[in-house]
Amino acid sequence: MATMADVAREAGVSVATVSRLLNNQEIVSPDTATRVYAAIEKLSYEPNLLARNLRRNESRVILILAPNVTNPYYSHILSGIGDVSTQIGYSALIFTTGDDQARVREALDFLKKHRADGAILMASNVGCDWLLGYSTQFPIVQCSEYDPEVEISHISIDNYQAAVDVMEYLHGLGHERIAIISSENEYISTRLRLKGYKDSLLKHGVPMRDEYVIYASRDYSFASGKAKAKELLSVNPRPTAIFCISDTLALGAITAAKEMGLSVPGDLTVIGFDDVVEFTTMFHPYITTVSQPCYELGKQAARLLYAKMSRNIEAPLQTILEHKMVIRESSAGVKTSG
Amino acid sequence: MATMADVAREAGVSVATVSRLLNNQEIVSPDTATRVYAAIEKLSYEPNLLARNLRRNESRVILILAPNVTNPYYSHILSGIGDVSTQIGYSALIFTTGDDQARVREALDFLKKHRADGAILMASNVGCDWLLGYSTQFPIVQCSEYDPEVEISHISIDNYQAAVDVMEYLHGLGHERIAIISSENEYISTRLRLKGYKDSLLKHGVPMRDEYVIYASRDYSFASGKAKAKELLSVNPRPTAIFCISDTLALGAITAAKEMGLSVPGDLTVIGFDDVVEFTTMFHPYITTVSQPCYELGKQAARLLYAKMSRNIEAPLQTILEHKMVIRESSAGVKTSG
DNA sequence: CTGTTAGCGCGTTCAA
DNA sequence: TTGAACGCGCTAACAG
Repeated sequence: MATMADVAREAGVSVATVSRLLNNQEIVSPDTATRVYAAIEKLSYEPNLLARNLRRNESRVILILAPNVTNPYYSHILSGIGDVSTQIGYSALIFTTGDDQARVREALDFLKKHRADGAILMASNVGCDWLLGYSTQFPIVQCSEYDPEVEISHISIDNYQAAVDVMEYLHGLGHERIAIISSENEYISTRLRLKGYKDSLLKHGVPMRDEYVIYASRDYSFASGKAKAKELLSVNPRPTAIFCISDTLALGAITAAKEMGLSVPGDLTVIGFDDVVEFTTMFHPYITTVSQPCYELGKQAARLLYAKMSRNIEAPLQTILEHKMVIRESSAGVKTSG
Repeated sequence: MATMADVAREAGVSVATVSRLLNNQEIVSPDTATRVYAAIEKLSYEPNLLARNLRRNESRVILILAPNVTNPYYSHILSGIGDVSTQIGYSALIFTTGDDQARVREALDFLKKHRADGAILMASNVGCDWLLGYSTQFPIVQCSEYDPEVEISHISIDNYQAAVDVMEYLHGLGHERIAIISSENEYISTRLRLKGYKDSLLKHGVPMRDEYVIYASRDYSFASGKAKAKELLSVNPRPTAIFCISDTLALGAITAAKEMGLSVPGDLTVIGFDDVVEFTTMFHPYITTVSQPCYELGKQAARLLYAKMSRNIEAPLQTILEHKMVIRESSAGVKTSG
């Protein structure tokens, strides 16, 4: 572990010269430069980031908070964040929080301890005002979920419009008995998708039935999607379409339908959300869903954070990325009932 | 951002006293202790890890190298590593390397730069002697993949035995025309599974047919599994069972069989490997497979690394975790041909 | 173009 | 039991 002083001694210069050569591209005479590089090579010197960071008062680390890392929805976002961060010279420190707000706080305290320079939060619940205590002091960006009442930079898709798109599509297919499997979580996306569902029904003059609105587990589990779909399919009259606010739920719904002897999309149309390839196109029927640009969300979140960390760049409060409905095999026109 | 000096001033003591109180449980008189704690509270002081780490010459970070973070096999391991590392007071810095050895080197140089204290490597190819240059200087652990010729601590399952188990099971079911979808990658696991396949055939006196051994893409892609399975199913005589060395490949094989009008397991038995829930039990037929304890592999890898980082603890060169065959729906006895 | 010097905030001798 | 003082390795003035 050679130190900068060693290199300086070896090259017969001062540490300042070595430092200058390595950091600022300030003018260093060509021949001293080569002497220094030779010394670096000879001693196989590597700068000690511990010291550099202390001196510069930065960690070059960005903190990523996600409920878990195994859900493909998150892992694809993480992938985008990771790629951009290494590209801009930062390391991504991933911290899994489950549903535990205390763990989020704990992780964010890394900012105070100078272990990280900024943070990207996923899965913030509505009502996260307490985050302001951090976001006013440190660069923070929220990805996918946020609270419209709380002024923290965030990036997401237009969840309301996406839900409306789904409903318009279903309406165009002739469906009127449309159910929704929402979730009991507190995400803004969940609220907006449900609102889009209700508003669309209203717009088309279709009365809303409470039995058609059902809430799955907060993490959109497959099992819960399946169970809730069975409940929906037992309602009389049975819905002809189920709008699931996540692909795993849709998968559960399709499985439920099959087990009840219903064919998808013959007897039932199922729509998903997110378009996580692992779930939507691995089996037939391929799922009709709303595609979220997860990887891109991650990339942009990292860029946004980078802008906030570099004080001179302006960072927008809200960034909306395009979603896209992807029509596949789990949806069809309503059967002219027999 | 109060500093330790601020706290000392506020409490009317020296920085040394504050430091002692925070780190060593050296004797500090009860009343000065309370005064210091009060000052810490009042100034909401948080120790600056940048400074502490420099002084202690450690980063409290462990480096995780994985090809990607979206493959559930890796993400479950990451999950285990992450849980243990936070538990032992370390942060997990995840670095995705794709298939690029250069990126691995680049990442490992973080050790030299003191950005990380140790590293866990996944997906090392056979022939990774060059790693010794790092492993002799720094604590390094390999997870799942390793090179038996290269002395670096590693953790994995017994891939050879697992393959033998699969073959014994298949043999017990009456299968003789058994094909294997291996991979063209350079992993020790791939080699051992193939060896287990061949040795079992030999043991049971079943002649090996080269047409029954086929190599999918290095990353076990679904598409490649499907394509390779179609090739296998066109061989005459057609195999009655396909042993796939990964669940995604098995998924591809099942899809291929369906598209060719073959039922699984009626006409064809398909066996997977890994038991990644996202793939094995989301659809029927649920896949018969070899279960790897991914989460546990990650946990143990982190513990092993911790042992190596704490110089006093002895760390074994090799740790083998239990695998388990899970019989589900994609396998059945061979049809008494008609 | 280059060297000298002063810290960054903390942990740790050594004295008191 | 406590304080003074040094230094971890590096960057950034400020001189020269």
